[in-house]
Amino acid sequence: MGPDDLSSEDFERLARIAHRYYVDGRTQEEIAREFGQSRPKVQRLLERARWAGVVDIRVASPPGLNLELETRLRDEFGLADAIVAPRRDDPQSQREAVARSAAQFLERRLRDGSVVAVGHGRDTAEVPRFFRPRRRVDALFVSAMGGSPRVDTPTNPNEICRSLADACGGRSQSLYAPAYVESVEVRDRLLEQDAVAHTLDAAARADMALVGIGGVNDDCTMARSGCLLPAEIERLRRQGAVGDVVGNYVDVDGRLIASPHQERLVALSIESLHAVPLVVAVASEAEKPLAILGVLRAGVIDVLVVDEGNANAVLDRAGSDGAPAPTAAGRGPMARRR
Amino acid sequence: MGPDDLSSEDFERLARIAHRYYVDGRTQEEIAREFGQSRPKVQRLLERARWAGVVDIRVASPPGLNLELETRLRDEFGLADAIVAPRRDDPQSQREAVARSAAQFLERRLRDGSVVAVGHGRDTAEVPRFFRPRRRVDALFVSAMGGSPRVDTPTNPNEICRSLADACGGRSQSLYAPAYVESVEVRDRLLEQDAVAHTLDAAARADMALVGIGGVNDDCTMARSGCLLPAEIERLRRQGAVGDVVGNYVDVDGRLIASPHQERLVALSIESLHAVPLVVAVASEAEKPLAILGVLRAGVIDVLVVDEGNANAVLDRAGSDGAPAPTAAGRGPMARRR
DNA sequence: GGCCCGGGTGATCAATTGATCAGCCGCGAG
DNA sequence: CTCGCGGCTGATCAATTGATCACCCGGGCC
Repeated sequence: MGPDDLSSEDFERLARIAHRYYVDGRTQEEIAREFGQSRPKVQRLLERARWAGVVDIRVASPPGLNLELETRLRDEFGLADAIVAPRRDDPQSQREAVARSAAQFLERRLRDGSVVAVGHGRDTAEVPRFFRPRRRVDALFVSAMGGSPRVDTPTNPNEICRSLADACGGRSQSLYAPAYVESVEVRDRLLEQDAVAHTLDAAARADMALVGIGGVNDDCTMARSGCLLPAEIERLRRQGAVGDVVGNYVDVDGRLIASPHQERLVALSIESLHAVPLVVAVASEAEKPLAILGVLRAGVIDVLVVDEGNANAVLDRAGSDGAPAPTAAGRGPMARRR
Repeated sequence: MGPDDLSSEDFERLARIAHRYYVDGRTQEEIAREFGQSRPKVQRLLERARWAGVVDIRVASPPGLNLELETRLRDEFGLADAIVAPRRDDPQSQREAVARSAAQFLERRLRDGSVVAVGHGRDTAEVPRFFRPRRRVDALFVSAMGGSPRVDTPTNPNEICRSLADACGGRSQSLYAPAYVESVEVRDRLLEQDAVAHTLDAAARADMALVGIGGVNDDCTMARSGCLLPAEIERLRRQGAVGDVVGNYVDVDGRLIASPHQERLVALSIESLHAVPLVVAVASEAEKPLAILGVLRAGVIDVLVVDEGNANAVLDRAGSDGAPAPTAAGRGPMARRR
């Protein structure tokens, strides 16, 4: 695979042509004329030169940037984008680093008129602090999930929406409902309310979503905020749940856990989330790789913003079980996919 | 000029975009969409990334290949091509290495119907030994210069033509005249001869020329072959001559030495040589840098095949005196000239 | 010998890229 | 405040590049 299993004659020719192309900047046509070959042939030779490693294209990585890891994540899970935040020592700094990356991503993507559905969670809640667009953006942030019983928890979607809107001069739209209600009946009643229905509808039509990925251990956000009882979490675990997006729990293979609690959820459904063109998920904490893996496999995420540790852990996990996963190796630099 | 005088923010963005383009193989348009920029802007950013060294494209050089040196020669002297043969220890091996390179170049360029004007010299004479085209090529090799008094010297153009023709199954056309005759009158008489005129005419119309670069020291080919007397060489030196192509002597600035001997020369004139579309010059020995420099500056050479030592020496010489010479530095990888 | 297959070839077309240019913005001078 | 200038921006077009495809050639097989 290296340049070594070429005859030295071939090697010289490839090197010569590649040098002419990449260093001297000649066109393939000029080179073809020079070497008495057809242009397509020169193209093939250049391709071969890249493949054989005669040409080496490398991109400098600023310290703390994990571009390679990002590429692997994108390839492995078919993501539109993946952003790996620089490694930090303590969990809070790590969370902030991830949030900063997510905020910068948002800044790049937001346009006047953008509608963003927003989830909950500690990671997501940090995003507004780092969200500082250059100039005013008239975007609308819509709560995609009900809140916790402890009303003004800063990890509530409503709060996050408000902070985001404040930061960019846009507007926010709250969902006046708890995340989980007592029964299906109550939920259906709630969904009939104009205010609730209207907001969920707006969220479903969003251009973009910003969501957290929740875990299932005893101090996950759902538990801490009092949305779900420890017993309910326990039950979810027993059903194979590994994590959630906006309240929708999935198992490690990305299958939705159909369970009583699911019917009591007031939030964007997995299907509705799927319909949002650009779903950005934020995940940081240490115990999350399984949750992240499950949610990724559910196929609703377009962009993952994550810390380095989780990124590696998720890739390890994905590689060991499940599908063999088409690795990106062998695809040389500049090879187009298609 | 390095990646260091960019703000780390810019650096990150450039690295991110460059990575996406060069490693992941996305198109500029996809990247533009991703980063919310116009496509031309992405193009400019990529350009900047290359310029700043964020992207590093390097081409592996097989040992003994001096692609960098070749590029400098091309740039410095406006050559269509330059080939630097691998370094060899003893002069004869060195000469052979150069000849081999020249022969390979010929093989690449020769077509059925090609007409090649051929000069003389020890370097040129080695070329046929390495000239082994894959298959028969119906080319015509025409002597571009008269021979030496010692008739069958293998360094005579006629001999070289014959060997080349033999090697590829082509034809050769001899020039039946000495390189230098006694007087202008004799030369003019000779040029009236059909055989002579016809050959010189054919040489002038050649598609390609293969010539040596001669020096002016006492054992240069012209002297050894008896074409010129030591006294004549001495006189040329005094007139500033540093070397010759097919008998036309030039000074270090590339100016033709107008001298009595010039009128007694039976060979392609500098002007006729100039008219040949592709003039390939071969030069190897150790004392030749000045000769090569002078001939290059005469502007008749399109392709130079040379050993590493002479290549370096010529570039040193050219850099120190004469024009400041536009260096290729600063031109990053993949920058198109134009 | 005739036939078929795989790999390589160059003609051709579509996609991507590079270059140009008019317009716009911000800034400093007048 | 107005003007003019330099630099940046994205629309647009031309050049280059990548992909496809029909074809050909050589080698094994029948």
